[in-house]
Amino acid sequence: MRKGENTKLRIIAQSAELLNRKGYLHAPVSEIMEATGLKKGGIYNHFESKEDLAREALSYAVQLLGHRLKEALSAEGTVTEKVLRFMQVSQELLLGVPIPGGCPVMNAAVEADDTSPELRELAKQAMDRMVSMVQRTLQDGIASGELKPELDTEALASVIVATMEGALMMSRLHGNDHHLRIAARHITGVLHSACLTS
Amino acid sequence: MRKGENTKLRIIAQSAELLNRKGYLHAPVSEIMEATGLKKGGIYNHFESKEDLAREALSYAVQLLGHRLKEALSAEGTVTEKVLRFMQVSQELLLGVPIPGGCPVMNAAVEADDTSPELRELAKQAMDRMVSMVQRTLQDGIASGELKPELDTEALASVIVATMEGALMMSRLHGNDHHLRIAARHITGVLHSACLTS
Amino acid sequence: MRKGENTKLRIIAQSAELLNRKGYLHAPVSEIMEATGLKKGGIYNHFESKEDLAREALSYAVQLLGHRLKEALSAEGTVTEKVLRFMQVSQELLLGVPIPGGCPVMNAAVEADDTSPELRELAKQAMDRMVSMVQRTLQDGIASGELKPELDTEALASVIVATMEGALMMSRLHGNDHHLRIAARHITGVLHSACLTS
Amino acid sequence: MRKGENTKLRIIAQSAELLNRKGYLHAPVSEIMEATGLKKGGIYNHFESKEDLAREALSYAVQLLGHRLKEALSAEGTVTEKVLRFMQVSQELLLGVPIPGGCPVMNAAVEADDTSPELRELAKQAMDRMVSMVQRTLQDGIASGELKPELDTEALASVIVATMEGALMMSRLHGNDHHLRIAARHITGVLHSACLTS
DNA sequence: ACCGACGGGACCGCCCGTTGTT
DNA sequence: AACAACGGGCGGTCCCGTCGGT
Repeated sequence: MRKGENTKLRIIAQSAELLNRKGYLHAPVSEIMEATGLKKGGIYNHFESKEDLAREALSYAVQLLGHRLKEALSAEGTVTEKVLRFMQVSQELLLGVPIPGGCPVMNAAVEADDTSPELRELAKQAMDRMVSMVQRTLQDGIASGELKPELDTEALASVIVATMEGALMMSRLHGNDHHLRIAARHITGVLHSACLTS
Repeated sequence: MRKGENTKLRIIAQSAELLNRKGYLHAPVSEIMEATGLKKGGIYNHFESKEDLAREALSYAVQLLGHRLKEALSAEGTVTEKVLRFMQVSQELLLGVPIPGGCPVMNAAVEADDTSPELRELAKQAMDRMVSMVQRTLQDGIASGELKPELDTEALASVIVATMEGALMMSRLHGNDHHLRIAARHITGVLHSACLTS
Repeated sequence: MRKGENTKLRIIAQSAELLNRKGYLHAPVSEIMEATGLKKGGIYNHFESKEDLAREALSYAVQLLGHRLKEALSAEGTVTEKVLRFMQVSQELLLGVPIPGGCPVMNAAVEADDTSPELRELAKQAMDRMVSMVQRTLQDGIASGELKPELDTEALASVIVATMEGALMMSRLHGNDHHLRIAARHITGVLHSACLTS
Repeated sequence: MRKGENTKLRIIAQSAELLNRKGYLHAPVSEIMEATGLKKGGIYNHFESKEDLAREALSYAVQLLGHRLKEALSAEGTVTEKVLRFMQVSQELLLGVPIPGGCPVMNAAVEADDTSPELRELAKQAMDRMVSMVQRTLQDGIASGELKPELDTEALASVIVATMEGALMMSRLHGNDHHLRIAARHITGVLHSACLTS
């Protein structure tokens, strides 16, 4: 890997935190300069525009989050445990792990709503992937006999993600994990009633 | 009411839509000028700063939304029906009613996260009011014998709002009400199982 | 006249000299700030863009030059004398009167050739007006019996202007009026041979 | 010739067209990079600065034009025919031959007027050479008995070049050769009356 | 109460030229 | 000899907020 490519990745990683907190479109380049230690010339060598960097930083943040979510879903345990760990990732997000500033997908979705179609599209695809990850886990649960076969996996996956995102926003507003814990408990209950053993 | 007070309210009302779409902190004053037909001097006579106007516009938008939600909850019907109408308000929001740009509470919460404590506080209080409204309705349902007495109304109200907000964000991202409809159906099911008759 | 309108005219007048010397498109706004004593905010209140100011400054410079040329052609004397005074205006231009930096029409024509169609169009129209002014004077000379009726006034007017512009450029390059004096003498001779008395 | 020297000449030749159109001082290095296919390092290895390249490109363009003019003046025919061919070179310039963007001497003269003494000096010398070329041709005409001995060759050469340059500028402004054709006809007439046979 | 005009500054993007590396 | 990478800074434009005038 060339030296420059390394620098580009470093810019993306160091910018992602800043942009996820201050806004992918609204954070000024001057702060990106501070965060990376580079001057404008050094930054614009790797990105065509600020929005180009914003896209890459969002993709990076989404990737970070995706890895955490995939870990949560792929570890040992029942489907209920897996989804519970999935919900707990949003509690990590509340604490700034793997990236401070909350859920990058929600941030980009709200910010880019009317202004930046490209960012919006990225957020949309990331959101779809999150739902699909949960849905596949639910389908696995049906296949393994843990969940009822008649379960509407697509709908439940949508509800799980929506609840998690909404509760995360509310918890960030309050500065504690109260709403997130409630949401996790609720989803746990829903899953229990979806089990064959129930 | 003085004439000047009237103008101030007109500025707020005409700015609220713009700010809810473009961002309460990021929409430039020039666009506020266009939306109101006033010049800068005419605006700054009524507000100390742009953020002052942003706060008032957010309060106005929250108030608009609150009225719609109160209507939904206070109309005739069972608690389940009331909460269902509550969820449908977010479908109206998707269409731009009573204000375009999505839920003002979520918008302000995401945007003001790190930058503006005042806006954040406003959003927090508005969010709490939304939860309280639902919670009171649920408590009324218990009092009327419609819902089980052991129901954790505070938790369920939190889940309802979280689901609605998350699903609205996802639906706005997709440009249709798919996720919102799923969320409404889910909440309906949850309420059914919370009824004494179930 | 409002105060602002006055300021706008002052900006144009004070910028015209600068732009005619440094280039209507290439002079930086910072130098316009210095020349006018205004800050950027004060300048951009009166002009939509730098090119907008450039157009107005060019029009102003062309107007200044046009007045001098009209004076030269409208004063007393024979057609030959009038045209000779017309040629002498370019000697004034060499000295910076009425505006330093040479002929604004030529400057704009050369500078805006490929880059700015609007400036080019302005220069074109100004050039046409210059030729027309001379042509009308020649036609008057025919009408008064001073010049031969068969004279191609349009062609001679074109030649007079072309010679003047070319000689001005050459004289500016040399820093003296040598080529301009030769050109004036040449045109004088041509006019003499176009007189009925010759 | 070394390989590096070859590259340098290639840069000059490929830049000359661009610089003659966009301005010898104002064309950005990025466009020179595009025109040559080289990166900045590859260019700055051969030139100390952008203005250094500008000087060389101007010299190159002037050389190209000089060759065309010398061809026109050295071909067979009477002095009148030679000068007419000289004038026709400016009609070629109008079409972009041997270089697009008009007369490089005029371009450099107008552009470098106040800003770049070196470029101005180059243009001045080139202009003098053009006049001298014509003057020598006229002197040859006197020596051969074609032109009147009392002819002021220096003055007529100056007029010929001035008319050509001015008419070229006017023709470029209009996008056709109207003024150039008039100028050529005029000079032809002047030369006829300078012939002994007239 | 509203507007016009202006200051002072931040914004992004591009500029030219140098350095280190290959 | 060519390029990738970067610094340091200027480019035009737009920003918010103030102040005098009406």
